[in-house]
Amino acid sequence: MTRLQPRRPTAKSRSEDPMPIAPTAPSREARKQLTRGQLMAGALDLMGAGRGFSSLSLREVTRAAGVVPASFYRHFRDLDELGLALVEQSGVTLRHLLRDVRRDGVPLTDMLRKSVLIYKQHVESHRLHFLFIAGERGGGSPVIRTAIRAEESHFAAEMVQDMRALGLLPALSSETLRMLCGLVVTTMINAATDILDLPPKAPRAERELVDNFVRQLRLIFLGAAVWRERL
Amino acid sequence: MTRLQPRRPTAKSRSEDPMPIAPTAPSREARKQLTRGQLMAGALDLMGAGRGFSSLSLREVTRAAGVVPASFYRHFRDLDELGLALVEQSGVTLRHLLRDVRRDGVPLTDMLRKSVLIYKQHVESHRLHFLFIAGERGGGSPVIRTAIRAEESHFAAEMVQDMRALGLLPALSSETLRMLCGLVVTTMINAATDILDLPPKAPRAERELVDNFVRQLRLIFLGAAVWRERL
DNA sequence: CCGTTGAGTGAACATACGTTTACTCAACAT
DNA sequence: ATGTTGAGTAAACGTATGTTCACTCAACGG
Repeated sequence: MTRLQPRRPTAKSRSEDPMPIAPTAPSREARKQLTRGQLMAGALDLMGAGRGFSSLSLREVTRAAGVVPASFYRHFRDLDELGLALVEQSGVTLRHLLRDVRRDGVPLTDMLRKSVLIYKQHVESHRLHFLFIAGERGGGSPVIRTAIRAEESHFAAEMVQDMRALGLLPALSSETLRMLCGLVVTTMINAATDILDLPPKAPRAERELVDNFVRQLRLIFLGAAVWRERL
Repeated sequence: MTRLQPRRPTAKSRSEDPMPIAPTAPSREARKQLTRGQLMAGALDLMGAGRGFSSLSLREVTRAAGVVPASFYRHFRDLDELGLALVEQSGVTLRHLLRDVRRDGVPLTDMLRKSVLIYKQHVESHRLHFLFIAGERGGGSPVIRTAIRAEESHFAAEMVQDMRALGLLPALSSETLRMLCGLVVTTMINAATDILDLPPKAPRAERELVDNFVRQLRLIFLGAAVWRERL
């Protein structure tokens, strides 16, 4: 079964972009990337159904992707390699969070609560990626865990830069700022698990979760504000 | 293959504790608990080799326990039930930490650093339990994750009581204290993963890890100390 | 236009899996 | 002493797994 039947034996076949409408068949490379994406998406979908990545089998991933098992090897050596690709993809999603926050600018009033709500929205609209990060960052394959920690570390480093650029907490040393952001990141990712576990249509639990999260961050930044380097 | 060959067809068989030396064969129930423990230990051992719990198969768990697959069903309905037993067992280990800290008393000078070192030691001497908690608390089976979160919550609640009993941070409301302890617990468990991932014989990385952990806690408690309820 | 390339196929394999079944035989209650 | 009980066994089952192979046939490059 070919997933995308070719529209025509060969379209015009002369011009590079022959017709704006009724476009040329997708290039070979594009198709390959598409299948690759289907494999990654298939794995994420299975995890979305409450499965750990390390419990997935190659065959069910290919099944979820709508592809025969042997095709898998055209894209990845084994499941770990697929996992690493997912880490990278999730890392991009993670960095988009910072980009969005930068774009919107940080409000001066009720900064924390608003950031938390942005974050919550981000987690919900990329639930599979956050599910993957939060789920595999602690356990499973050491190689994947390590890759996720590296991605986290990268994220924290970017957050340090952003705070410097915004002139937030200028009294803190870079080292301390780094420690602060590390703490904030782990708190965020922990909250992600809570957000993803929220039962649907439970505004009460939702409010409590957000409140708790905001208060934790408030406590942390309060500590940061009174921090003295040589303690 | 019978794991514990009976010492004698039937020992004295009259007295309840017939001989202090050359003791009576273990009771039926005792043997059963022993096998059950071997199954749980087998699963933990496999996880110690860098495997996620959800990736374990029933057969390899029984293999690691030195028992035939069918025996498994005498003890657990399925692997999830075994997992829940592990959560409970790990919860006990977790509570022992508080008990030990209570027994030693909390030092007044360099309180945080000393507590961190006690914790680090505790994690290292119960590495499989902490590996299990840290590994399954985020991902894998939802039922196990939920059970772990409940255990964590219980732990945090006990920590609140202890702080009240010690008169620490008396100005904080119970709600805030609860939030504080929740934050401390997630920070602790996150640190556990780092501790367990420490390469052996790397005192440099070890010191950095401890330092970072201490500074994070210092920041948190600094924030707690200046917290005002109606902010 | 036509030969090469390589993503996706379908079949086959050896192995591992979860679960059930009838069994043994020591500990137990009587 | 004797019959019951139940933890652990050995074997068998149907199914799922990872990996390999020769294949097809559309996009590609000359």
